[in-house]
Amino acid sequence: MVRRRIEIKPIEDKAKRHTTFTKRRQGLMKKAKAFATDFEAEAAVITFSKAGNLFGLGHPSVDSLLDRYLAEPSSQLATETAINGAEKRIGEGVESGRWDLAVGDLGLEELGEVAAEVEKIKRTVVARAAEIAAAEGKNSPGEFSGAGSTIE
Amino acid sequence: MVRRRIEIKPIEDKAKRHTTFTKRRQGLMKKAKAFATDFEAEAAVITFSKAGNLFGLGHPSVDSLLDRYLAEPSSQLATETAINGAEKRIGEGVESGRWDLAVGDLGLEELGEVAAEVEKIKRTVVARAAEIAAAEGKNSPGEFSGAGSTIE
DNA sequence: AGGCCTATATATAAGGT
DNA sequence: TACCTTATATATAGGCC
Repeated sequence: MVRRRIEIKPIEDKAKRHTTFTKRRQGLMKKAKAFATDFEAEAAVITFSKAGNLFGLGHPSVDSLLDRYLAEPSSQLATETAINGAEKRIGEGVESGRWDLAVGDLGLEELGEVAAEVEKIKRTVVARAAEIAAAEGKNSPGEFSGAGSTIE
Repeated sequence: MVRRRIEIKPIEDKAKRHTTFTKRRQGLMKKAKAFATDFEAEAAVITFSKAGNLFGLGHPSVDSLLDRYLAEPSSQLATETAINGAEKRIGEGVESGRWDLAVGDLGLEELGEVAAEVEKIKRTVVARAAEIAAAEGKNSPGEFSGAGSTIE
């Protein structure tokens, strides 16, 4: 967006590309944070570079935003690929007896594993819901807004 | 940021505030999308207004980004509030026998309820993990970057 | 890599229609 | 309400350290 009247070129390459990537990423995060603070709102940005690196910013934190997002009705129209043996997986999860372990006795790593497994089950359920929703003609746009209250 | 040399005032009010909120939100989303396309990356933005309204943008979709994020190790350092009776809730969830219902037989609304309950359990586990992590002196920054590969 | 500079492109606050 | 317009603030590409 700058210093070259024209810059129709898709990209230069290598190091320059990475420098620009970093600058723009920082700019995006900065804007998100300013947006959140200026309006007393919550905002999170997460990005994966082409190489697979993860970057994120959250105000107040990415995880708190995601927890809140996942609790919203709109999160049930997940866009993921269809999954079939949902009931099978859930049955396995219950029968394995993991969930009645006393969570209070688990360490950090173990809790992480449990959370990951529970998340897996939830994703299966959500995917099945998305499947049904898709069959009913609904679709999930890249952009959305969902009412939670009355204003803003 | 404009037309007033100074605008130290926190905010004007009412309709103007909402207009500005909308413009800036759109600007943020636009930037995120441009960022993702320019660098062949994936990016998602989610925001909750003060009133609790949800807005989001994802490229290729918010949900696909979140799924990918949740599979990352860093997602296990959630920042949520501490929760106590984790093991109790999990025990109840299992004993209620809901999870071995055949998911394939459930309708959209029922699936939503199941997903919500599973999510609740996951949040409990994650919160307990956050509690332990906090006790160990770790903290969860608003911003982060996690390696997934070698470049970018 | 990370910081500073500068010219230019974008974003955007107010106000108008 | 939503869409222009315009003046100004930010972001940022490309250099240079």
